[in-house]
Amino acid sequence: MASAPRKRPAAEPRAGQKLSPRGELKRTQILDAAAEVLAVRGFAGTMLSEIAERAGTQAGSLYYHFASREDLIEEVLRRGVTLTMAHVRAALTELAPETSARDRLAAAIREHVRFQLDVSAYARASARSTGQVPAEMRARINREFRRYGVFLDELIMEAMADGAIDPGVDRSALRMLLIGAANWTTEWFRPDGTSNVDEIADLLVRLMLSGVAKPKPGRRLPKKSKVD
Amino acid sequence: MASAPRKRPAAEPRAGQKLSPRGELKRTQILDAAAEVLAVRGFAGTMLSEIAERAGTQAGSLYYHFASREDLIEEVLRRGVTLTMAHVRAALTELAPETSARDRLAAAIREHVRFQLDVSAYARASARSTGQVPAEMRARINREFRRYGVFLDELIMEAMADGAIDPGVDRSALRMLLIGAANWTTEWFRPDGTSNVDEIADLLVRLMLSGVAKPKPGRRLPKKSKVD
DNA sequence: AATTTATCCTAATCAGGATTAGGCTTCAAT
DNA sequence: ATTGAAGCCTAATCCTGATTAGGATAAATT
Repeated sequence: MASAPRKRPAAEPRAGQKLSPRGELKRTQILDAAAEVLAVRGFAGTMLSEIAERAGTQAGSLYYHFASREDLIEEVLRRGVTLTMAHVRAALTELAPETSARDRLAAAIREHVRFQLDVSAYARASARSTGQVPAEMRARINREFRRYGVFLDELIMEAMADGAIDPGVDRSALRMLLIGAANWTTEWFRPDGTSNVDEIADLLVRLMLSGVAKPKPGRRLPKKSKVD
Repeated sequence: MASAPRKRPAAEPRAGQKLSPRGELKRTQILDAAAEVLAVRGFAGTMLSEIAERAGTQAGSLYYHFASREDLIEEVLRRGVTLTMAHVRAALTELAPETSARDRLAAAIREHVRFQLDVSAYARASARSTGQVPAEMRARINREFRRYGVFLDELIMEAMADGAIDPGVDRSALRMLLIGAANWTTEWFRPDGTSNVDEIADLLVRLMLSGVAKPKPGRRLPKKSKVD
């Protein structure tokens, strides 16, 4: 009986450096493939067979790297949030240190949208699929979300303290509306030339900060994005 | 062989008045139940068994009223859009005829959010589930969406013509960001006392029209909602 | 009352996709 | 050149949930 105890518990690569000793490569390919499928099909429509195909392997083989479909998906979604936060954070550190709270918030919004639309299938995946996920997984992922929420909340608070945002508004609602508008872009954005990422990002920034009321002649509007 | 040709093609009640001759009632109960399940579970998680349970019937029995799971769901989602548009439209007709374009748009936004959050599970269902639906169904539902989009677009155009909105902004992107923020509320809104519908609605209106910049002393902000 | 028709139920059947079993290949180290 | 773990494949198996078959039951009609 009992053949070899094959199949590791599908643990993530330790925090350490033991990155791709061989098959970690495929593991990554699988994650990437899953992110793309999730971004397009949503949690429901995502089939292991399609992920496997894109990763150049077989549905059954996925189980060597992940304990279950849910595990795989969870990791993708979690990464989506983590990566987004990391990206935005990194972008902010590159700003001149004297950058105003208002401009920092603006940059954050822009980078969030950009990252999602232009760069990362993981980000798109979690924007689109997180809502459809079973309760327990949802709860676990929410931890990451909350972390990102706190991060944004701080930016908003600083902008308030700085006089850029009316301190009277409900920070939480504001943040959620913002995130909503941003995440929803994945539903309608056309990667072909029809839509323009920067335009969308800038518009969202403008909505948050000055609104789209017809500009009073004297008042400067936030201009074209230029972060790096 | 061939027993009776039972089972109607699950047609909708004709345009006429033949409304609930008996079982149209249950049909409605089923739709209502489906709307609630969809609003919470999303397209993927929605099981006929749960719908049936809520409607006080059996999964198999649903097929007397609908040709398939997809048909049922499609009708719910379609209704979500239709009803929302109808509600918003109705609210606008009740405004004083001299109401400004700006205020009309504001009212529309408020009523959209309100209807979705406070009133209609159908609206919530289509806000949450439309994104996850198979391509063909999607295409059919999109027709309704486009109709609503045009409707909103007109409001925005009028507000532009009226000088309330900067004519320079991309109407389409603006509308999508708006709809996104609104629809996404279904992901985070807490029906318990934690969240406040009116506050959210007003905040979104404000975002669209004046932004959340700290108010210049002289400038009036849109005030508490009061449509009817 | 008898017959028809509309509604609905129960217990299968079916289908499709996740999961698992067990074995085959590398390849690095001995 | 062997050997053993790592990495992967194929072909079942399993499960779940949609769908269907074949009646009940109830209301309406004659």
